[in-house]
Amino acid sequence: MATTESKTVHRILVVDDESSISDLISTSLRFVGFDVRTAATGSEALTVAEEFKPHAVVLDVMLPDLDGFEVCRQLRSEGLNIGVLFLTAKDGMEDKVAGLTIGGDDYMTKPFSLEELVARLRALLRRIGVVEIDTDDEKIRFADLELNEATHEVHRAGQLLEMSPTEFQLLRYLLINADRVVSKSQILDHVWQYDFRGDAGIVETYISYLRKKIDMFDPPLIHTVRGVGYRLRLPAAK
Amino acid sequence: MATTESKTVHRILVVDDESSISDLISTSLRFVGFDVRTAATGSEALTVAEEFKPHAVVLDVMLPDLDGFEVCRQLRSEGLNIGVLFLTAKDGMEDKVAGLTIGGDDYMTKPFSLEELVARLRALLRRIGVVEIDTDDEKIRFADLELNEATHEVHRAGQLLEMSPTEFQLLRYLLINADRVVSKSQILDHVWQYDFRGDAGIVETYISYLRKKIDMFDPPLIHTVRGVGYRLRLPAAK
DNA sequence: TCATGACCTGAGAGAACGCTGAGAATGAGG
DNA sequence: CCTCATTCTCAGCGTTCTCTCAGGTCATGA
Repeated sequence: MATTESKTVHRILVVDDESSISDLISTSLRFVGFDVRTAATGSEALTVAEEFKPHAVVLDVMLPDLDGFEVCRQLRSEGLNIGVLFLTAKDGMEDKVAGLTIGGDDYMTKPFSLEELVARLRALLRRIGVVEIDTDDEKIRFADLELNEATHEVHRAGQLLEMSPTEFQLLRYLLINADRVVSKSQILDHVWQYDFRGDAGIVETYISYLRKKIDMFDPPLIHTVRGVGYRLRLPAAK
Repeated sequence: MATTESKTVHRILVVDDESSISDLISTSLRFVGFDVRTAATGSEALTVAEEFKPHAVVLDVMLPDLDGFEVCRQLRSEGLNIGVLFLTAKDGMEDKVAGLTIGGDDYMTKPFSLEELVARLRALLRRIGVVEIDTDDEKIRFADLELNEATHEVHRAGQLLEMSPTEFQLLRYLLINADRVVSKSQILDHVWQYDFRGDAGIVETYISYLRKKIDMFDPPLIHTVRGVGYRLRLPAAK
């Protein structure tokens, strides 16, 4: 906050009883510029929220005392315009959550990728009417390639391309870092779920998929930097 | 150029229980201008950190008492904005680390080259918002030679040159030490992995590769100092 | 000038790296 | 239960890179 940015820094409350998860999330959110507080229980969440007045809450459904829904209800009953992003294990509970997330809210099942969490949280803040931060006009462009975060559509040379979720996220990560080299492990950290234990070779496979779709056109945009990683760039432009 | 840090000297805490490793690292870091402290255990690290207030921590995942992740968590829980560079053996543990290093953090598998470590540490400090030393826009320049860390590109006289990973690192090392003589063993220590046991003749080979690429132009920049080492310099300046 | 050691560089073996196709495993939807 | 989309693993293959070696050149001191 030593910055001179005139924009609002958004306050996010992260509620999870597993400290490893809440650390992971809060670190990521701080890194991308949010003001973060954490709470480990439902009642702590309510106490902190009263004073911290968060714009949004990342809320685990499973808590030792109150459950996430109850916390959500009580937060709302105070008349605050708060967005809620529920976290839930992949155990069927997700259906229940789905039914309860009305309005601008959203939910994600664990494990998720941190990149995805940040993207959803931003979308949520946008929906509930908190003025969106800076660079997000929901579209990321590079050359004749355009990725729309809101609609999840990708165009190259004006043509719509079908993308699987993972392909989409990988492409988004490359676009965010356009012109910079990103290593395979960086990609793995940002695009894959945080508990992915497989081989980094998966990145190669997905790069291959992506190339088949977006680099069927000329010029190719995805370039390999051997021994280092990948880089999105225009060939002519220097 | 003897120009440098009139700026803040960054404090780095190195945590490793093998003294040979932590000596190696701390010597290198001091050499490039950091203020370094070391710790051999997790609890020692926490104690030292409290008083030393490092900007970043180089942290072995494997420690006799607490593991690296726990140390990281406790450092963070004190609300400090600390960057962490994890060190890990190449043993599968790397996957776990990968999953946990989000935000501005990073990790490296042992063995690594010291140059790589310094480069990553600088990138990390840059990312977590500690002001970078000498106006780094991630480019290192000398004469009409330019090396870009972000894109991994090298230009001489405006022309793009292809480099293999080792060539790139060697050139980076020469550039960082531009105008100074660096010995073959210094080069070996910094550019090659620290456990490289081969012949120093490899350096000659790679200098030869480099010359073929960057000294095809005039004037030649890489000069041999017989019996001592190599030096990057302009002919005018003696 | 010669001898000597230091350095240069081409050639090549082997390893590492990256790309891709095939297919198993998983899960959603009919 | 079947089908389809998607994720992920794996192995084959071509390419590039690393490193060693050996023969040649060059600088320096006797």
